[in-house]
Amino acid sequence: MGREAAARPKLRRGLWSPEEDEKLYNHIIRYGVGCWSSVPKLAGLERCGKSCRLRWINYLRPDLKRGSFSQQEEDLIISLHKILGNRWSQIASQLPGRTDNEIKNFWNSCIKKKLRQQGIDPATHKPLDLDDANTDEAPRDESNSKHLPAVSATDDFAAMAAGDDPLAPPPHSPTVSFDPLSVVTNVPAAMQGSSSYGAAHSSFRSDNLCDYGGVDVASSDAATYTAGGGDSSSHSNGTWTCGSNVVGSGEPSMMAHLDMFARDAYHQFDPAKYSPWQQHSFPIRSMSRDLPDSSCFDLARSALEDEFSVDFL
DNA sequence: AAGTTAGACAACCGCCTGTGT
DNA sequence: TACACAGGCGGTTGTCTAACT
Repeated sequence: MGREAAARPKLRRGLWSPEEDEKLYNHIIRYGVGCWSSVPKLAGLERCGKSCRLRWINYLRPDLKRGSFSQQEEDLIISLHKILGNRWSQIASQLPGRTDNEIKNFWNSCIKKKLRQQGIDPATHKPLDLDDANTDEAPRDESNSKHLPAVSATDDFAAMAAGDDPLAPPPHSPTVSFDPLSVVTNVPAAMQGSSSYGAAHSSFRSDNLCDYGGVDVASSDAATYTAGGGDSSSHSNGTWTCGSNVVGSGEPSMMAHLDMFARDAYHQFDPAKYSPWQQHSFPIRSMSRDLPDSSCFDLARSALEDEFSVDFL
């Protein structure tokens, strides 16, 4: 019995602990994504490779956009679903920072219900028949998904879905939601000391604040952070605010972390040092996710990349 | 205050496909 | 060609939490 157990180590299942996240994140940051089946062993995890892959893709990836879906995203998902059916991965490919799992969950928990309330069959995108309206989920003709016309991967689904001018910039283009912990840990060295970045909604300012579209990240000893978008916010008392909502007040450990992130981001960028699992140290699971209005964190990341000739992760 | 319910999200499962041997 | 393996995908289930009774 013991030998069997040794030959086939029991794999952990269920929710990931912060320690496991740390191990996986460190491993991927250091070695990159390679053979997932070897990752658990190399990273010291008692998980299967598939589980590691899922955890990375759906949660740890630095470019993930968390927080609630915007109305624009919701409309795009509905339009794309009309064209693609339940091809969540293809839909997700048109929404940067969103995962297929996230979109799938959003569809099943929110959009379906909304469409039904509007008298639209979420499966066919056609008006509900009275009969259909009484049935919870009319079994969908799988042809919607399986017999769809082949679409080139290079086609702009977003433009197709919206019926927009194909020459117009895709709706998802440069703006991505800001995850302070993610972006801060991805500030390239080249950005340090740059004087201004107003056009791209972000800047390193002369007053030692890094301004990301309303997010001021202090680099001085004073722990002042704001996230207020247009309507600004108070920060002299060391609170995170979004609009009129205080999101970080009364969380000393959180403020300590933010202080740590901010200083390090400005003075010595080290992506391996601080990473997303540190969010687990304070109650909220992720800044952007728990903010009532994540839109105030929008950041034109591509503009930053162009400016500094770098690629964010 | 305790129990119940519903919603949101995370994770797993099984199948399919591509690739190498 | 057959087989094994890894990765990807969509469906489903499990877990947590807030709202409600």
